Amino acid sequence: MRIGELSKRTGVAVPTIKYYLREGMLPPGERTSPNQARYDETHIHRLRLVRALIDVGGLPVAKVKEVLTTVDSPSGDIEKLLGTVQRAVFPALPTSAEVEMQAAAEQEVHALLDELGWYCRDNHPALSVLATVLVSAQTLGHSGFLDTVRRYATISEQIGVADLDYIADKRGVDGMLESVVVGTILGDTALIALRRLAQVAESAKRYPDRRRPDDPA
Amino acid sequence: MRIGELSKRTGVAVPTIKYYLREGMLPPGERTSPNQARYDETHIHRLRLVRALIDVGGLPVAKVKEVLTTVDSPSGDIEKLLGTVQRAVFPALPTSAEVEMQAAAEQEVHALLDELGWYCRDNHPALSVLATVLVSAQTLGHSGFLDTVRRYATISEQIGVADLDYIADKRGVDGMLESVVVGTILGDTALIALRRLAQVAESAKRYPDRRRPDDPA
DNA sequence: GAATAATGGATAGTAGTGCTGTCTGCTTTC
DNA sequence: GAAAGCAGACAGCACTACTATCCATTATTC
Repeated sequence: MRIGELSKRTGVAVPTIKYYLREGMLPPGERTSPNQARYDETHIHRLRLVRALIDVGGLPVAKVKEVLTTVDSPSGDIEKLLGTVQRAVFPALPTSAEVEMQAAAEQEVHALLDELGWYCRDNHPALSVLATVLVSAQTLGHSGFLDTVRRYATISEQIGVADLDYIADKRGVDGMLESVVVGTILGDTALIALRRLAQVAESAKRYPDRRRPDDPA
Repeated sequence: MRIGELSKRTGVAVPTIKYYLREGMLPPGERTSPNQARYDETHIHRLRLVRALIDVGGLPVAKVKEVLTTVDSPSGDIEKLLGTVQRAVFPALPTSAEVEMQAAAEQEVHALLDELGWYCRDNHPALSVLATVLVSAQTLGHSGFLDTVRRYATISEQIGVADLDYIADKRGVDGMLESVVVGTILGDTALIALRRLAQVAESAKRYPDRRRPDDPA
């Protein structure tokens, strides 16, 4: 098919497709003449993947590029891909200004991981992100938030199991690679949405009559 | 204190503070003369909150404004605040192009909520976001993702409980209001970070020798 | 009390992101 | 052979989140 049909079938404007081609997020079509190209179903799929990562996952274009480059690499190393995808979603850690607090918080995170028996490389970005969150909460006077994070951690264990199950189910390396991407990026959005719904449901359960918690009358 | 000290103590540049004042995210200081103002600890706190929402929570300035407006309103209605905060983090649902698939997915989400016995207003944004995620996964050929979402849902129930516990612990309406904000926004980031760490840990547990899943030799 | 620095307020400018529009010279289709 | 579509290059644009400059005051310091 030509670019017009690609556009119609995906709902992505032609100039946008050209932009993605320029950026290398979409492989070039097969040439039929010096200035004509033909696209196929793989382009449709890729385009949908790009849109999903941008629209649903909220990734910036640069991160999408990064992730797709890794997906396209011939390596079947799940851990490497997992690492790249994981790196892609953290917005270049803002590492809080207070270096001491940050270091202390990272110690706390390490301790938490040890408690749980979680293996983790020292420099995983999620580690410092989590530490930064704790520092933020602390400087805002919400030091009790650490306890909630502890509860989150034990709950997250189940999420990790579900995630790895989802990946392991797939046949073939290609399918697995994409499952890592889809599961991780779309999974984030799904989880956050479910958290919202769970909060509302739990809130309704606790305070049935639109009353606020400290007004039990 | 004057604006320079406010800047020094928070690490936020003076022009940025002025910008936040203009935008109404930071209340004006107390006037000491027609063109001088004095700031206090509440300004420091507010400024830290703003930076936390932007840097750690990843909220755009407009959303921060929305959230803070609600926090500042005298209403003690937790559900209303919860709603506003929840709305703030979803980037104006991109509602997938395929209207039919979207509707079908929303039906599935409704069914899931019924199964779980979750109360939810029909128009909660998280509902359509979740449906959009499912449509995306489906059009990418990952229809099996629905099962993972089901697992996420039961897990999310525990998250909701932890979240409401965190809020209920607070004394006074003001504290509760801020706890909703901090818990929800920083909580999102914390959860995602923990999910990453859990994935790595689970991956390491399953595939100890850096081998990929389909290569058990 | 004069020089220097900082402040509030207004306005303009800037860097980055994610497209979108326009043009030219082909190619395809009718 | 006329109209439409296409590839590729490049310019432009809307939006976001600041940042810089200016000016008339006010504060501080010597």
